[in-house]
Amino acid sequence: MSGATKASSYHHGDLRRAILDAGEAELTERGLASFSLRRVAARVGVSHTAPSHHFGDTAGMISALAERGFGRLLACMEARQASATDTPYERLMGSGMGYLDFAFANPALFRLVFGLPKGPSPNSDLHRASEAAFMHLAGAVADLHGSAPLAHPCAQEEVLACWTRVHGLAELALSGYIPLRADAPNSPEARAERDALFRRLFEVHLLPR
Amino acid sequence: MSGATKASSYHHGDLRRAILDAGEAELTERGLASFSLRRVAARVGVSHTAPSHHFGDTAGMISALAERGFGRLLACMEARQASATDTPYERLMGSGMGYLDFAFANPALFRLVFGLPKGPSPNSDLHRASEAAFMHLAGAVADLHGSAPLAHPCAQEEVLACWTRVHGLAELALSGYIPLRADAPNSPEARAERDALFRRLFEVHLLPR
DNA sequence: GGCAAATCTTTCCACTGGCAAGATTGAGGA
DNA sequence: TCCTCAATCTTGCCAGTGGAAAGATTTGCC
Repeated sequence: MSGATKASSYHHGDLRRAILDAGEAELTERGLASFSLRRVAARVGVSHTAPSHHFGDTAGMISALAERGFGRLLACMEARQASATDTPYERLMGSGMGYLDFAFANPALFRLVFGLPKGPSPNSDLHRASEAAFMHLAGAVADLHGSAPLAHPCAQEEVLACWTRVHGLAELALSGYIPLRADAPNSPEARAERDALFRRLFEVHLLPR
Repeated sequence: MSGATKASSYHHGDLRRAILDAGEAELTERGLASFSLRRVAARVGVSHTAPSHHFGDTAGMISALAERGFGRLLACMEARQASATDTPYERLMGSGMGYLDFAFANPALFRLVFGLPKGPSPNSDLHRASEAAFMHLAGAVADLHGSAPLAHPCAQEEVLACWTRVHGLAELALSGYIPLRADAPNSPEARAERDALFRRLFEVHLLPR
């Protein structure tokens, strides 16, 4: 009947997923600094070396969490983009606000995701996950001109401009350097406030000279 | 004669500074993830509990390193601003490039500095150090209009716009998501390349609709 | 039924941070 | 001059952590 729950101690059934869930919970509750494989294992109810069988070592588990994080980031961007007015610019704004949604909903995971170096190996799952999120943003920018993503180098730099702006806002806000309500960051009021700030900051244009 | 060097094992003379130097070196060599108070102490040649007397605990030492980091950040911005053409916009660009200089010269320290929450206590040295760096940037933006820093709320948001842009670029570049040469980040070529990219990204303006 | 592989546990070791108690040194007062 | 006291640093200790090695248990497959 149930496909994943087992009562016996051995062969948990879906331990990898359970460990990742527990790791994510530990991350939000205790932060990355005091992240502990042993506590994650204890949370699931397995021995402290069980995670290493699935993820190799701590770095492997962190990497798996980051891959999941990229997936959540992409989901947040898509969700917010889908509920946006159907103009290219509004869809781009929606993606950016989804980016912020993810950052504020799980600051520790956000920091973990972008704290990891991208690395040169394009074969890893982590690399693919980050690429998917990047391509979503690139597509949103390309739609502004109605062209294919990254068609000409100018468009590529527009993507970078959008990305750096929303990312910088997220990072600085999470550190407390942006005057945004930190309590209940998922409340509609907090979201509306940061959405409005994002729009304004995004459009600021300081001309040379 | 010499004011800080002592040969005896006890009473190092300037242990606090020596430990901070060693901590910074450890940070650049091994990164924040594998930062160890014991290794820092061993590097200086003192017992592993000597740092705790000066900094309380690990968090205290990290905080002291961050305070130092803000000082270095401010110095980088001032240095680059001083060597800029004497127009308000070029001076602002200079500050931004100094920001990037600092980030690329010591990525781990940069991440440590902005990874710490700002915290609500305005009395700490860390808070003052961050405020000084922020006020430098605010001044550079205010000079664009010839008004006092943060005179009107619009100016304050311009400061935030500049900050988030340069910060986002630094963060994403350090993670490897921006196509910039990662080897020899202090070379003139690498600096010129990222300076140019910073200018272009800073001025990108995507209009609504 | 039986064998091989996958999965998880137990045991052990080196390393880490912090506490408590003690040793050493320098400064200031009788 | 000597003596006390505070500041500084060390030693010894303990709980917690990650990882390696070897063993126990279960599943899948023939």
